[in-house]
Amino acid sequence: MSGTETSPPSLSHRVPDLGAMVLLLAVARHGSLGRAARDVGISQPAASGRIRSMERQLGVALLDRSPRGSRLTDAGALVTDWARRVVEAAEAFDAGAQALRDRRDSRLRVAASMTIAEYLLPGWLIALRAERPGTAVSLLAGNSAAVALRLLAGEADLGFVEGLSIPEGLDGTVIAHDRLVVVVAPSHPWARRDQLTPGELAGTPLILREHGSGTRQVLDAALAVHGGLARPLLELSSTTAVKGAAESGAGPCVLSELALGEELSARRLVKVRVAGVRLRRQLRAVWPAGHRPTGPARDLLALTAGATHEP
Amino acid sequence: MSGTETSPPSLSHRVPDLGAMVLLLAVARHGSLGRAARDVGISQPAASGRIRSMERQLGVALLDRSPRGSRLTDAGALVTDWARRVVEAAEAFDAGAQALRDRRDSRLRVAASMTIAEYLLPGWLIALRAERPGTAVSLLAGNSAAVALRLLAGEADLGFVEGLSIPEGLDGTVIAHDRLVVVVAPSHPWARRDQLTPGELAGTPLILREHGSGTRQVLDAALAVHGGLARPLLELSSTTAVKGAAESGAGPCVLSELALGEELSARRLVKVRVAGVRLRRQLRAVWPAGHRPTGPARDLLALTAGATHEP
DNA sequence: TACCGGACATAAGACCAGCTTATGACCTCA
DNA sequence: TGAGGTCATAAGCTGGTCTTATGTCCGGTA
Repeated sequence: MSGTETSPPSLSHRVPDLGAMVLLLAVARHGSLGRAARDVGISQPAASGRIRSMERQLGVALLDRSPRGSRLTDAGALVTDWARRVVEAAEAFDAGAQALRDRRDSRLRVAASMTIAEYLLPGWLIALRAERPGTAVSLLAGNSAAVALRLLAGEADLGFVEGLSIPEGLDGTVIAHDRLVVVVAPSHPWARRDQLTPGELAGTPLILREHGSGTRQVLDAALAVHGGLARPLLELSSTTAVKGAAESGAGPCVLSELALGEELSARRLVKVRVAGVRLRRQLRAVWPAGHRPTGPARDLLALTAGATHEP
Repeated sequence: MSGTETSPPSLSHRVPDLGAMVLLLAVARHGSLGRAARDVGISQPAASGRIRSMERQLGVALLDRSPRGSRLTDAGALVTDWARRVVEAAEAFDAGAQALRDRRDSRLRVAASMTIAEYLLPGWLIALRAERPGTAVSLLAGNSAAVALRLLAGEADLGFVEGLSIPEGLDGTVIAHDRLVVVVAPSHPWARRDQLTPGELAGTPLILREHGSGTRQVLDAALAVHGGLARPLLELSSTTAVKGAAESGAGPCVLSELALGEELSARRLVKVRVAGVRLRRQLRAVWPAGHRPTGPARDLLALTAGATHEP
């Protein structure tokens, strides 16, 4: 039984697949394997076997089966909660992917900056789908200039941008705020500092996105009065690359709070406060000047307005 | 090709499986299908086919293939970011599940309250695994009293509790703060209020967890001077049930900020501020009085200390 | 007491998706 | 021009998951 292990079982082998997790959520909801099976569109024996093999795989009993139905065990409740997070992430993936696909024949064409497309838009799309099922949405991601271009060319109905100003020719409204935070690896000296002075931040080479990103624009403006931003330590092309470099100890970086989830709670990165500097930027919905959104675009706008991240 | 569709394709059919997502992340990291294949332990043709079928499924080109390697397209970068969130959730699932399984022969036995076990612990375990690979952890979830019991009986090495006080016989340290927030469905009248008075909150029947939960303890204490908590509208047994009831418009509820992720950004629930009331609670690591943690328990404690959610 | 119905488990066979190995085509660099 | 890297294609195998058909258990009810 324990001597013929061959390959290092990878994540996807240690974790039940999405279908199994969806099924588990259905069982938790309905209190019965059979009903859950019908809910997800498979037969009762299939559901039974699937949960059973999940229990075998995890080495934990998930259900208390009785002739009157099945209830979660304590461990099962915990597993179900963790599974719910995976399924929610998958739903966001799905919502985003559908918007990327639709391109043609979509009733709502959205253009959004990378940060917004990455972190916020999938959630909005899920909400939109719940309220207005059947609204086909297409998504195009790019920087502020590209978003403006699309809108003015009539190739997009609604745009989302981050940064300090509204691009020429557009009207817009602030839908949320986003805080920028300074983060370092736990081993970095700043990790033990209570807070920094703005001058220190300005004087230290940072890991940054390349020029033209919304993040950098805000940082420049905020530190202008403190001597301006030092020459960057590294200029990378994606948020992920910036995080990676900072985690491996290359130096401090500044990122949107939206981009920092797991890294903070797992303490792979730690926040450093900066005294007296408001590193905050607006996220805006935008549209061609004078053409207030109507139809599906108005629906989406109504959903996003007020989704402010910090009042 | 399009006329024999039969069953409603469920989420798990619309979304690539975990293995494919992990592979995509590897391709993004390595810039080559072949290298990514080796990284995840499959053959190059398998990787090629897998990515290709993912592209077919999503209806989007993910890679720019060249004889010098493969780079993500713009859409591919977005898809990869969304996939990363799914994989991270799966890693948290895995870390938690392993701790549930290990039970015996584990070098570190943790007892934690539900909220902490659900939202925080998996992240800590991932961090611990990164720093001290091979530390087998076992997890037992229960309320504060159960945690105390385990610790005092010598059946757990380290505990985590939420609430106002440290259980009798234990020492502890505050490792984080957690804000409680009042949330309602977007259709609720409070959703349009700028803020509430404490008296209003105290006077309104709320959806709550059953008695004895940490949340309720804090709420009681905070509103004691404002006339005390009204009789609950509903008492439910899980955080999820509370969220569900609030979303369907049953009434306002009070939840840990940790439990509210997607619901807020998708605007299925909205926060309501309460003037002048500090709905905040401490999350503490605890251990038997006089027995400061050593070994693996000390390692985990070091990781969690400072993972404060809001300074 | 006997029966009925709901719930879960088991068994046997069909089916499909993904893997592997072997090979080919293409580009770049020395 | 040949070597070494890239990705794609083809053929065959394997394993997991589904379905249908049935068995077992329990609780309520006449």
